[in-house]
Amino acid sequence: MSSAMIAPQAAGSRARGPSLSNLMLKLIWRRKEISRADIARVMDLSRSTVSRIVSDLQSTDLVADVGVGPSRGGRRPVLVAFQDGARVILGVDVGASHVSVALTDLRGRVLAWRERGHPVRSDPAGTLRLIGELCDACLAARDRPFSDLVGIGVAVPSPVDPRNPGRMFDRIFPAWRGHSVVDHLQTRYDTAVVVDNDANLGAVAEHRWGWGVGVDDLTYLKVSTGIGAGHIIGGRLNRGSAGMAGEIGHLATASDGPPCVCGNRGCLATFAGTHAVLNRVEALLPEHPDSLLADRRLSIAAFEEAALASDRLALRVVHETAQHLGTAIAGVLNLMNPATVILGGSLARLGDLLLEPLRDAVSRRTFAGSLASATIRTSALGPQSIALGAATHILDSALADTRLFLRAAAE
Amino acid sequence: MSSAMIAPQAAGSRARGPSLSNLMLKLIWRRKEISRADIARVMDLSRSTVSRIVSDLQSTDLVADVGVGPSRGGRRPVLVAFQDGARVILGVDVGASHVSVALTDLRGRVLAWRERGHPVRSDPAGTLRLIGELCDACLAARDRPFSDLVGIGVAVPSPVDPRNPGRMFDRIFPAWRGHSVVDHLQTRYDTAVVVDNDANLGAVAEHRWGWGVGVDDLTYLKVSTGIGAGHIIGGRLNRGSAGMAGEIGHLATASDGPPCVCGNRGCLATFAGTHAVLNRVEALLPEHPDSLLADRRLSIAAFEEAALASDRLALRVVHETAQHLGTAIAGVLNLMNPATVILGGSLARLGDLLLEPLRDAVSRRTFAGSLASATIRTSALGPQSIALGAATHILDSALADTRLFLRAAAE
DNA sequence: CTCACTTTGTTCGAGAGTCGAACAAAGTCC
DNA sequence: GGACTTTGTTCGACTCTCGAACAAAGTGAG
Repeated sequence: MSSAMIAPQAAGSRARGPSLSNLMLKLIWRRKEISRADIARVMDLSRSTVSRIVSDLQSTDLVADVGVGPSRGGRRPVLVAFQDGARVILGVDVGASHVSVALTDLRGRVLAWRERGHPVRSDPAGTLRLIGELCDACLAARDRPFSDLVGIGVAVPSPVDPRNPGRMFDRIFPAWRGHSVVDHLQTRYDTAVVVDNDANLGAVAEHRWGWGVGVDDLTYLKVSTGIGAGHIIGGRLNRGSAGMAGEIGHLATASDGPPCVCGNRGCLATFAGTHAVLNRVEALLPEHPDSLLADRRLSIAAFEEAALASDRLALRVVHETAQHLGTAIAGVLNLMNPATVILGGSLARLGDLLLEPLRDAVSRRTFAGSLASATIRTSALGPQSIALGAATHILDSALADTRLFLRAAAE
Repeated sequence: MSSAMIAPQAAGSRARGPSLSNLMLKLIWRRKEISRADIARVMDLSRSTVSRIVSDLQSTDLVADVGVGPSRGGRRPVLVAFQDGARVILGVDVGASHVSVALTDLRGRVLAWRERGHPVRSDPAGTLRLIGELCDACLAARDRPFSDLVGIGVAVPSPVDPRNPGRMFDRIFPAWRGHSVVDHLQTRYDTAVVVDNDANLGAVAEHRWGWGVGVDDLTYLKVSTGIGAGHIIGGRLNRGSAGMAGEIGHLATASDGPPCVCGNRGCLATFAGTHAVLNRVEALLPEHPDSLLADRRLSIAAFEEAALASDRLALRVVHETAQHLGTAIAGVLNLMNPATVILGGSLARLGDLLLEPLRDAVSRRTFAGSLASATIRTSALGPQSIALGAATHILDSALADTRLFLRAAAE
C-alpha cells in the first residue's frame, strides 16, 4: 500500500517526469533535514499537499521527524530528516588484478570494505566467486540482515556500451566471453545491478562526495594500469555515442613515440600508464646508478616511495609523465572546458609532486580563458573512490526513481 | 483565455516539468501529422484527455485538423497537423566581416535571406543599424504583418558566457564595449532574443535539420576566419563551465609552430584558419611559380577555386590543413566519442577534396573503437546554417515552453 | 505578564484534470 | 450484409492539489 502511495505512477509507468513524492524525497535527501514549511516554499506547493506526501513518505522508513528547528518568528518547525541508514548499497570495483567491495549507506559512508588481489583478466569464474565472497563478507559485517540492499554497482576497467552493459567487458578481457557479472549478481542477490566503466564511476563519486560537489562540468582522470577518463557534463555523466568517451589512453600527446597496441604512435597510454612508467624507469636506470630504485624489484609502490623521498630518477620520470598528462589535460580543457579536473588512480598519491609540473605543462598548452576557471587536483576520496562511485550510481538511480528503494524493503 | 488553457502553469511558474499540452504540441511538431488515437498511445493518455487538450491547442492556430489517415482496421483517424507557417523566426549571423539574416518558418525553411559585408569588428553602431535593416527587409518580404514573430536568435563569433550573454562579445571585439545586441533587438522588436556562439548554433542546426538528425552526440567544426566547435552531447548543447567548450582553435596540433595570439605555439588556429591558410599559400608561392594563385590577389575564394581546379600549390595547402584538422578531430573523437563530426565554414565547400586527406589523418591518430562508429562529413546546410541555427535555437525554446508561441500571437 | 502578531502543521471543502465506460460514427473483413 | 475494429466524443467518478480556516506554538512590545 505504501508502495502505491509513494509511487502512484507505478502502474501506468508513464514517462511524464518524476512524481511529486519522488522530487520531495530527493529534496529531503539533499537538505538532510528540512521542515514541511520549507519544502512547501522550495517546491512551491501548498503546506497541505506537503503534509500529505510527507506522511506517505514516512510510511516507508526513508524519512522521519527529528526534533524541531529554530523559530522564524512563530511556531518552531518540525524537521523531517532523510534516514541515511535505512538501506545499504554494494559497490564493486573490479580492477585488472584486484577486486574490492564497499558497503555504503545512503550518504556515501563506507560501512564495510574488503579488497583482494586476483588474476581477474584470466580467471572469470574465480573472479565471480571472489566478488560474491567479498560482497557476503561486507553484508555480514552489518548486524541487520541484508533485506535492505538497494542494489549493486559494478565498476569494470573497460568501456561499457550503454545499450548492452557487460558485453564490452570481453573485448578487453577475451577470457570473459560468455561470463556476465550482471547476470551473476542479479541471480545471486535478486536486486538491481548496474555496470559502468571505472573512470566514469570515479567521476560520479567525486561529483557527489568529493571535489566535484556543486560542479556540473568536471573530468576525472584515472591513471593506474590503464588510463581512463570520466566526464560529468551539465551534471550528467557523458559516455559518448558508443561508450568510448573515457578512452583517453589513445589520445596523441607526442608526434612520435613507442608503438601502441592501437596501432598508432605517441599515445598517452605509452607514456603514462603503470607499465609505461616502470619501463621508463628501467630504461633510465643506467643513467642513475645511485637511485633508490637501482637494487630493488620494480613496482609502482616502490616508485612512488622513491619519488616521495626525492629520488632523482623517480622525480625525472614523474616530471616526464606530468608532461604527457598535462598535454592530455590541456586537450580536455580546450575541448570541453570543465571547471575541475580530478586525478585518481595510483599515481594520484604523489599529490603536489605530480600536480606542480602537471599544472605547469597544462598552462603552456591551454587557451587562457579555459584555464582561468579550471582547477586541477588529486582525488578527495582515495582508493575507495571507484567502489564508492559504483554504489553512488545505484543511489542516484534510486533517488531518481524511488521505486528502487521500495523493492529493497519489500524483500 | 486560450493562453491560460495551453499553459495552465503560467501563474505559479512551477518547475514541475512541462505541461501535458506542451509535451503534446512538441509531439505533434515532431510527427508533423498524427491522429488523436496515436497521441494517446504514444503519450499513454486516455483518448478523452487527448481530445480535450487537442481542442485547446486548436484554439491557437498552431495545429489544425487536416484530412484523414489510413485505417488500421476500423474508422479512419483524423490527422492533426502542426502548422509550420503559423509563426516566423529571425536568425541573425554576425560574422567577423559580414551580417546575414534568415527568416524561417517553424520547420526550418528559409523564407527570406539577406546578407551584406560590413566591418563588424570596428563599427558596432553601424552593425546594429545594418542588422535592423536586414531584419526589416526579411520581414517585409512576407505578406503578413510581423505580429507572428516568435523571437530572434543571434550568432556571434565569440564565446558566450551562459550567465550573461552579450557580455563576452566585447572581449574579442573591444570596440563593442557598451553595445548589446540583445538589448537593441529586444527594444526594437519587443520579442524574445537569444545570443549564442556561431559554432554552437551551427551544431544546433545540423542536429535538427542536417546530418545530425537523430544523432545525439555530434560535433560541428566551423573553419572560416576563426575556428570554433559546437558540441551536442546527449542531445543537448554543451557550452562548458565558462562557455569556452567550443574554443578549439587553441588546441595543440603540433609540438611547435608559429606563435599564436594566446601565447603558445602549435595551436590549430595558426594552421587552419583563413588567414593561416593564405599566409601558408604566400609562403609557398616561390616554390610553385606556375600556380594559378601566382599572379592573382589572394583570397579564400580564389584559393578554393584553385584547389577545385587541381592546382598543385592549393592542393598541397589543403592537404597540410587537413593534417592539422585531422589531429584536432582525432582529439575530439578520442575524448568525446561523438557519432558524427560535421565540417562547416568556408573551407567545407571543398568537400571530398578536404575530407579524404582529413579522414586519413584522423584514422592515423584515433583509437579504433572511437573511430569505427564515427562519420565525418561536410555541412548539409551550407552558408545559411549558422543563421538557421540561430532561428532554431528560438524554435527549440518555444517548443520547450509553448508560452513563447503565444506571446508572439498576442502582440 | 499580557496581548497582538507570526509561523507551522492539519483538516476539509472546492476546483482542476485525468480516466474509464458508454456510445455513435466510420471502416474492414469474411 | 453482418460481426468486429478503430476513432473520437460525452459524461460521471476519482484523484490530486489548493486555499481557507483553525489550533498549536512561538516572538516581541508594552
